[in-house]
Amino acid sequence: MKLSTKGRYGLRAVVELAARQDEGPVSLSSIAAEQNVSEAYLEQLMRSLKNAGIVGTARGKTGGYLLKKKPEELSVGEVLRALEGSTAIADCVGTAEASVCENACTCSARPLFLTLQNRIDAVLDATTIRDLTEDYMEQKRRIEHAKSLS
Amino acid sequence: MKLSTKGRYGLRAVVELAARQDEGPVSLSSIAAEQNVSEAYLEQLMRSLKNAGIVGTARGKTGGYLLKKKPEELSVGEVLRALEGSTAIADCVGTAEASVCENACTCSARPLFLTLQNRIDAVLDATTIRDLTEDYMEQKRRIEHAKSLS
DNA sequence: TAAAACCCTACCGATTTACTCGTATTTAGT
DNA sequence: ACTAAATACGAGTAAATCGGTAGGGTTTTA
Repeated sequence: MKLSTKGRYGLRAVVELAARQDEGPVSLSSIAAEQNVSEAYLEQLMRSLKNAGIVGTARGKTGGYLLKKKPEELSVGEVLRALEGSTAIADCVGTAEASVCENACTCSARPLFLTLQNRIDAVLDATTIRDLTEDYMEQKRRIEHAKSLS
Repeated sequence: MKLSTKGRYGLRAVVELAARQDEGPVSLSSIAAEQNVSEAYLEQLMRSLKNAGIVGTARGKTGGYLLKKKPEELSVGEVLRALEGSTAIADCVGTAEASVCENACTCSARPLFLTLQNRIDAVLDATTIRDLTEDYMEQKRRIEHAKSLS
């Protein structure tokens, strides 16, 4: 049931973009440095986000990435689905009709999976990037404050 | 975020044991046949369940497995944790203190992961094996009924 | 026009998944 | 006592996935 690094890194990158929204395009290298992640790997994740229409890009010398949606209108679920492909806990409760297992109609666990999936999606779709960003910036401020005291 | 076959197969096996509780020890082969799963593989899963104290075993010729707990007192969460090791969505919100990532205190996603994990566990711990078993037997009856009509 | 960005595809080592196999042990019935 | 049927246990393994790297582009703009 674990989230992969794609989900974790990508989500944090989106939050960082949200936190730096008024800077104009944010370069890959600066995000990678802040998050302590390989630039080449993060670039792949940003591409997924771009293809999903979540981030936009500005090319050229002073280019970079920027959020295409308002943080308060972008749900965590949307971001994770773009990064991981799906948030489904089992194939038989995913959106893709293709991969329904043949035992579906007698599977004792399927009702469980369905309700579980619904609850998970409810949380993911109710939480927005703005929510995360606020927590993040709050935390950053606290750390800066603690440093200035020492 | 997907559940592995361990979780899925094992959970279904437990439900089957619950449904056949008054039969005495249920042999591995009969469970495997019903679930259409490899016997050797399922045996490993049963071992995990046994080590967790969820099922008991009777050895010898008429031996087999049986539920050690009442279905209404056995939560899905307990079963899944025995099978998968953990239901944690990320290492930093797992029970093991060991594997906390070093960025934990600045990670923008950690508050999300914590609430998400709580909600998931709430569902898993609130749902009992008895709940699943009832659905399962209901479904079985419907299928038998449909067959008898054709 | 060169530097700095984005774009794309292939590959790769390590780990995990999803099993299999062989052997040992236990026990009910004959 | 013997045997057939069942669990017990540990090792091994092929395939898939994860978590990246590498290195080639193309496009834009200071």
